[in-house]
Amino acid sequence: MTAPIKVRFAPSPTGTLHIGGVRTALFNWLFARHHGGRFVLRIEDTDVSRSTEESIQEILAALKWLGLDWDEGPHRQMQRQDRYREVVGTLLRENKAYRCYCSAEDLDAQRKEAEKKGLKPKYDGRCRSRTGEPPDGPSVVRFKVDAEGSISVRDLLRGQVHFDKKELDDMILERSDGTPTYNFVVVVDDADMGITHVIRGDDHLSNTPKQALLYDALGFPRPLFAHISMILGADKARLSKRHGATSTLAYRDQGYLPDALLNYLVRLGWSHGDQEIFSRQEMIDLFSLDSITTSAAVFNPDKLLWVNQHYIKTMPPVELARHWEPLLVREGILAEGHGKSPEEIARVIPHLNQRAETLVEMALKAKFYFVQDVEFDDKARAKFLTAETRPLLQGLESRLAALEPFSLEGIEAAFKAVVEEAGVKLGQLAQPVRVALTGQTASPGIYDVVDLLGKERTLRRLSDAARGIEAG
RNA sequence: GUCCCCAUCGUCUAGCCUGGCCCAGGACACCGGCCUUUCACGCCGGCGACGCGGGUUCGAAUCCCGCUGGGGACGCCA
Repeated sequence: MTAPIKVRFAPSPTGTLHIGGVRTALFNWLFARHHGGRFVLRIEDTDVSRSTEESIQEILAALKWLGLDWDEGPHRQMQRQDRYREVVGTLLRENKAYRCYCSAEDLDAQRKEAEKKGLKPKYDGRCRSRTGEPPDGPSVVRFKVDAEGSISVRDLLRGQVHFDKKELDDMILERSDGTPTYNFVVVVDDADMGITHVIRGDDHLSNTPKQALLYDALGFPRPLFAHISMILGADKARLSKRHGATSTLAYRDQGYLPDALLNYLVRLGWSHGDQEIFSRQEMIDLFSLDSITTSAAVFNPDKLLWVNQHYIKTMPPVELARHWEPLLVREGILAEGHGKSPEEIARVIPHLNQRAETLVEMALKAKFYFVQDVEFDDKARAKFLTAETRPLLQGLESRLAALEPFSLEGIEAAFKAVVEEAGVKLGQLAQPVRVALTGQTASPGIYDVVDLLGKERTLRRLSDAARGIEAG
């Protein structure tokens, strides 16, 4: 029996949840689920000026859409201020922290000065040894870090990592407005909440020694750390808005399936032999920190598309219809309150799911089926609905009019008969009919289109097309 | 600049820990071909990588060192 595992995902609500964050959440979630542990959601909202309620809601919505469910939280740090003050008080009393009266401007100047001299831009600790009456004016609380010796932290993926303490400086624990800072609250919270494993982005690796020192000073046991590599854009730069839509919900709106996004993301930095496709359960069963790579990964939209296509192809139609419906409505293909059941919507899916990489693309291709009147592509009409093809269209129309019952076999036979009679190839009939029925040159199999549309709509579109040719 | 991390096809990766089975395997993309009523799907084939230099060893993608390159951190952001 392994010790109970507890992990957390701790986003800051200062913007949308992007896919790098989602992967971090996913790895934590998988780790928890694999080990039967707990997954905690914590909102790191100590940057009061930049945190927004809107971001929080967006993050929750994104996690819900993805099905990354949490067992505890969401905790909000701004609701735990009393606790942070208490800990700061302890540190101050124990002389492990001190008040610093340097202004932000002073600090800025000091940093610039250091940089000019080619030194590491860090606080020089001048208030640490200040004596006498505390000056008036705002102050921050800093954590005392001895410059002597080194500190090493153990990373589950990289082994021991050593840092020279002189690289560190006396970090701020509490701002002049009384709010706590990240490096401090993360330690207090992870300790208070009993977090056993901290799985987070690589960008936090150099924060870890500072936090480790805090754990030690507070007498808290350190959790186990695993720093996963970052996701980069095609230009190898850190992923940002410049690389297109990075907001998670934007992927939903662009027609990606949650399973697909997760499947794509899990393969960025984690692998199980040559396997590319993983169901949620497989991910959970197979996930392990041992098979994570430590090098950064470039986000590849083409591969995401391929994974998405795979899920569109294989997901049961009725289930797919549930994800598809909102997009059909948004695209104006189905009216709001259309009253169609998932089953009805799902009827076209078997004919389209081999032909679309996203749900949006599939919606556009389903227009002919859902919309009342055909929308013609001008070039297609000019090329295929001509005086030469009109008799073919009419020939098919009369054959189909007489067809009873209106079966797939009968439809096919009608096409064959017209083709034979006119002495043309099937394609010479199928293309004009395709344009007449769908307005496009590309569609599902022509027999399927006729079958999907049904007798009445097929005949009407055929005769409308023939009439259109006359008029033109 | 200083410190830290990383380094296999264009991209994601397997292999590396426990050297030989690897003149390096899979996937995406790309290029051919087949299938075909269109578009797709599918199938078959092709292109394509161990960053460089030293070492250790009978033997190195695998171990060690250096270099180079990329990323990250150095905030009263997280």
